[in-house]
Amino acid sequence: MSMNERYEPQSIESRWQGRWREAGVFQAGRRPAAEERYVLEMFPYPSGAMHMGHARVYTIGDALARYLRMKGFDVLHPIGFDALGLPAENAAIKDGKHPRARTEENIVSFRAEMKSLGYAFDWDREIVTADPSYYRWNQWFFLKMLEKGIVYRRTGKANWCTGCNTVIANEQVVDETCERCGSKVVEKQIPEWAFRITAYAQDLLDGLDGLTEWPERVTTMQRNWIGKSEGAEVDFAVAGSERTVKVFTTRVDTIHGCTYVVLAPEHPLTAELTTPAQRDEVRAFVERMRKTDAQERAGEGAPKEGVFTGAHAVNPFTGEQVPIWVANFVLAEYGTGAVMSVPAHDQRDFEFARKYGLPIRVVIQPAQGELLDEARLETAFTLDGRLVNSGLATGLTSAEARRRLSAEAKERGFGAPTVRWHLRDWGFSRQRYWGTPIPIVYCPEHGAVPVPLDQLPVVLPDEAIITGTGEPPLAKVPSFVNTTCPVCGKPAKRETETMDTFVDSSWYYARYLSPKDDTRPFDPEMAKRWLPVDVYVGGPEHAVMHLLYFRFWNRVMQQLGLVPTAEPVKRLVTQGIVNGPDGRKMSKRWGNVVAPGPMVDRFGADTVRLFMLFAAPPEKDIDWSDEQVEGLFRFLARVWRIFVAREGCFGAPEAALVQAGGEALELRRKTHRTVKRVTEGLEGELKFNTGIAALMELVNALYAFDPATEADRAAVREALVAVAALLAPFAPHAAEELWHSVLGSPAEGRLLAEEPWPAFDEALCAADVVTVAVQVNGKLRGEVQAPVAAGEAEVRALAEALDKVQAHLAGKTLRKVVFVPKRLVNFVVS
RNA sequence: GGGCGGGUGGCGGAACUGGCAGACGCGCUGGACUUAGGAUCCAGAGCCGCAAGGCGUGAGGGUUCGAGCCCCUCCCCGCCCACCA
Repeated sequence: MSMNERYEPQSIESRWQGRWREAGVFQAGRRPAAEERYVLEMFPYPSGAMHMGHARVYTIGDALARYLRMKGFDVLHPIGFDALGLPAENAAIKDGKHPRARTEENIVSFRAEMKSLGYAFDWDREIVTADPSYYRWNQWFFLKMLEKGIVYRRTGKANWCTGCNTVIANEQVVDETCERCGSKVVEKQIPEWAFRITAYAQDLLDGLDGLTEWPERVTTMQRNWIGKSEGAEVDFAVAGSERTVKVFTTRVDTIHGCTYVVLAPEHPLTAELTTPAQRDEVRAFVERMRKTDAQERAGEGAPKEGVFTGAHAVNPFTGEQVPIWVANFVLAEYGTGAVMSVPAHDQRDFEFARKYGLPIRVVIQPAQGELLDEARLETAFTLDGRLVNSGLATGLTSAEARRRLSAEAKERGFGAPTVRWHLRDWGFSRQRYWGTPIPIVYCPEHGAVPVPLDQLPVVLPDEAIITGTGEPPLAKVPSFVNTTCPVCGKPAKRETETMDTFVDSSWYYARYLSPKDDTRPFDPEMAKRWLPVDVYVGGPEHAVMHLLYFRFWNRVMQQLGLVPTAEPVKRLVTQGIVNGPDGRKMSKRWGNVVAPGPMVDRFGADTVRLFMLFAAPPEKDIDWSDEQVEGLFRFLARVWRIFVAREGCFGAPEAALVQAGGEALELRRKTHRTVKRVTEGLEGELKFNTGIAALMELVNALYAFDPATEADRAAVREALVAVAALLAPFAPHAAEELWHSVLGSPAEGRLLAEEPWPAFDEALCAADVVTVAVQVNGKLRGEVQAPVAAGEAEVRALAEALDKVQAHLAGKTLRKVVFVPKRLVNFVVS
């Protein structure tokens, strides 16, 4: 095949995309005998057109998937669409278009763009969560989990988004505002469905230790989010009353230093305990706190404020009476809504005590150093130490005391060791239309009745009136609402709430295993082969929501006997953001949005892909740069031209390689070293950028080498074939074209995408001559070429012969010579 | 306040376990080829200096023959969490 003179991606890319598709190269399961690899990128939420962030994730995953296929694995690399959810519905409210129509349109455009970027997806496995064939299994899981008590109905305080008019999860609330729409979030008493994720808290926490291939910052965030805190609950009797105030503390060892107790303003006992004399003051304070928003009132910057209730609590360990206060810094939602204050050993309590003149008593002394003295205390001593002034516990270490005192509280019936969690159950019902209907029927006689499994799916009707206000839109669709009770057959009404979108994304990776199965969510036999996912690529913004929920869900699926392991994903790769050319987040507001489509039209998919991979390692943010992109286009064109220029080498026989010497041998070394470097960049830490840099160097070396002999030509051919093959994961279209041009008819009918990944010869990678740095007193004074095996004497002789070295050694006394084989020789003089 | 990352030329970024700092690319400069060059190929370049040489990885100190890398003190930037008892 004779090559086109110029690199014109537009003329080759769609052709190869067609060839891959026809050959079914990217179908999983084609190599049943081979070891399997599952590469997954977070599926997109098609709320608009595809953007650069998407292009980056899929390019990273695709490079890996393509590489693994060439390494001989049977690779599963699927794609689908996370189609249900609030953004699509909100957009519908804005412009009146039905969410289904909008979503379908967006999916069509996503598919086209993804195909034009040449991603090696197994399109036969595509899923769309808005299809009843998908969400019926959400309903199936709901019913299974209801049966097992993992799903339950609760009434409680919920986060109500005033913009979306629905309940949203704790994780979706950021600074009192909705993470999705930015509107204010208020608390509302509301009945809702919830997943008992807290029952898995310990297991989810323990599981993190095994996730050694996850970025530490993600596991740390999950650890914090789960927020285990071990301590004790202790009951303080209220003096002159039947009531007790239960406090939670992680520092029960300091309890003998408790000099007051503080309630949250919302604490149920606040009003009751307040003495008549204090009533007006307390009531005014509580009222004022209720009116100030939570951030302002309890944010860290807020001043600590409180009032005395007039009541006293009895420390059960000492019998001592201490005053009960109400203060803004105690949170009703955390712990028991009441704390015992130990000003000597808690900074917050210390500041409060100082402000209101409450006593401070030291009960812990540091293990080493100066003893603390109440009168001179500048700040609380919050570390562990040894107990003093603590009755029978005096002399114990903090750790011993915590164990001893909480056990004692339990024995004597006024407390117990306790564990508190930050993690809350996952309330997942939404008063919205565009979600999975919750398969429950309300019967006047039988109450909430689960829809029988064989009646699934409960299909989402098309004709809902979506207003975004008031009650759930489904409640206004009589044909949906009115049904019969599965138990008694009498008229009944359907649940009109829908499920949170995070339900859809909690198990989709498993649905890809048998996406068309209509008898079960997926085939457990396939799960045994393919799960857990080997590599999962996506944005770090999902660290505590999606990535926690799906770990929870996978555990439930394991208990149901559907998947083999507790953890869904072995290795997590979190990729950085693609910013605008100005370094700011791409946004219409800044007018710095660059869309992938037009860039593919202009430069071709290969250039766009190469840019994504070359700009920085995957986890770093990158700025879009037209100049850099053009540079990568030039690189591909330069690769193209060297192939054209060396067409004469295409037929050189491999047998001639053994005769390669001199520069030809150097080229061969460069080739093999490049294969090694690119391979290493794809294994372990993903360093596509340095791998591509290595390829660029090899191309530069090809330009610098003018072949004269048959052996020279053979060395050039070897390098050209390597360049094409190494380019395959990154710029797959150009790679195919170049590879076929070199190989000609023997490669007819074959595809580089399925060819074995090139091997390298270690012997050729190793250098025979090395450059050794020559230093005098640690300063570089020259360098010498020496055989790899050269010993100290030989290298030293070469080094001493250098003029500059002589100059610096002259007149000095040689103290010592440091010799590092293959690296340097250092003369230490004085 | 806590946790996790970072700070290297004009820019993006390289640098294995302490061993030639600045690979590769962008931008820049010069040359060749050209009617032309914003194409291409070749060459140059950390900074100061004509040179010899000196100085250089956020700041300051230390260990070492030798530090971007290790230790100490500190500054700055990003992300996440945050009166969590």
